[in-house]
Amino acid sequence: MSKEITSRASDYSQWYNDLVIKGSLADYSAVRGCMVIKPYGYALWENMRDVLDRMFKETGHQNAYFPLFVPKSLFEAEEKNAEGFAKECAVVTHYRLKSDPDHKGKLIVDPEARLEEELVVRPTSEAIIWNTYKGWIQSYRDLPLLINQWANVVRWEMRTRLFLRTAEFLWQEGHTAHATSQEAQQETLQMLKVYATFVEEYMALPVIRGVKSESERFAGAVDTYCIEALMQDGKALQAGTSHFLGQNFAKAFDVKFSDRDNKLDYVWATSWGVSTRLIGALVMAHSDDEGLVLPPRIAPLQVVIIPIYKGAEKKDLLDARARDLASRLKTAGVRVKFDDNDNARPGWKFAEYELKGVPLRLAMGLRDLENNTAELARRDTREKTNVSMEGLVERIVQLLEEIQQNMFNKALIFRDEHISRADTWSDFERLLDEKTGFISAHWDGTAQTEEAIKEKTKATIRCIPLDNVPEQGACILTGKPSSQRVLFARAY
RNA sequence: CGGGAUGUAGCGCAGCCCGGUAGCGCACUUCGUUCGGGACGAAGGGGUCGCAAGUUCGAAUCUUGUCAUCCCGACCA
Repeated sequence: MSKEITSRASDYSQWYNDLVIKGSLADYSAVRGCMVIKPYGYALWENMRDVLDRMFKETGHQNAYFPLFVPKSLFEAEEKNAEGFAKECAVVTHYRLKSDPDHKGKLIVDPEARLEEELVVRPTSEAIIWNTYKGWIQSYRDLPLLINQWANVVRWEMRTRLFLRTAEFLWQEGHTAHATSQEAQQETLQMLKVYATFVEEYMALPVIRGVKSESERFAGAVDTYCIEALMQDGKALQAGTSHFLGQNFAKAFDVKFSDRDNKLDYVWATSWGVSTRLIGALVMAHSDDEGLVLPPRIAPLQVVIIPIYKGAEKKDLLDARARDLASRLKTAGVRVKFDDNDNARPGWKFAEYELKGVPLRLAMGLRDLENNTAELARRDTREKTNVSMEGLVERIVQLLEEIQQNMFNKALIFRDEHISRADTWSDFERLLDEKTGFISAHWDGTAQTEEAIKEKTKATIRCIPLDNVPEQGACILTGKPSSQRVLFARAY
């Protein structure tokens, strides 16, 4: 009908775009590569943000806000980091427009108003933050410094996709300073764990925790840890990263502290972030050909109640019962909507809320009024059951949890079925093409081999899993000795 | 950034080749009948045809430029 969705089988990319646009998560904008996040999509982000923000605060972090602009001289201070981002930086060069003398009503950049020093629009905030930390840290008593910021960043991407890769996106970036290397490394792993917990328990998406190979490492980091998730098309998606920065930024920005013995040393740093890209992961991991499927814990709307009536007959009774149920659900902490919009037929509403991924739908008609029942439909399994109004609130609360669990289990089974071991190159290529997903294989540890594999297959090393067991073997490509398997996949 | 495609009412499209002042379906408004899986009838409203130049008596239609989106590639923590 009016909101037909492309099926996953016919065109996975188009299916994804259809869900994002027709599910009202986002819209294209007049700016290349930038999207508008619509209220429904933003509500989803707000729910994710609120949970994460609570988790950050529980682990001792405070929020702050740093500027959007970074003077170029600061930006280039940490060389590796600067080089890594240089190609995708937006740069502010002027601070004024003026009327175009040749075209009435048009504006031109005022050539007189060139900035003495160009400003880089932050692709990430290490530079401006470490420049600031220099003034905040003198002694070990100022450490650890545990700060997070919710912000937008800009990376001038050549090819963009809604939520997955846009020129501007929303994220949080944690930036911490510590007195010892060990403490900073603990922080790095702690935040990785926070991310894994959030993604698994709230987004119902199983992740693999691991460490990146050198070529996939964050520019300026000593170690980059990540959580990797698997999408329904068998491609991997990096869902979050946490970096141990060593003393790289402290040295670049001269951030020293006096220890207990009054000896000066550079501080140890971490940074970590997740972005609106998580919404893309959520969509691609759980949804089906009917639309979005959202996990109850972060769904903007958990239950929708749809009345079914004939004329005005007993409509008041029906409304009263629905409103009463809605109010009791709200009291129980459930995000519920009673959709008594008279413009749409029930069938239309059913399809609409399925498209939007609302976990539970409750239909109540005159029959139900007589029988003291309602029709309950699950979005995840598309099961419909007739239920009694007795104890319905408790049943719904319990069912929402069940849906959350079911979604995670389903994704977990899919993910585990898509981790394959390959011991020969032909198996490696075949599994990658035919089975897709993660391929666990030996690698000789060199960037050259990694690059060669990428060129041949488009697969990259997603991570070296943290729970890896050492195992002697031969590199899948070169046959050179290897001490452990790593996970390869084609990725977003 | 290279190759291909698209842009006409909120959405989906026709009209363009062959220039003559814009149409269809859905949605929207009003009224009535309806309502357990995307209702039906009647009467209405809504578009400087992505934007800008140019050709022409006249441009949605032809030419050039530009912007955005999609697909493929290159690129990408």
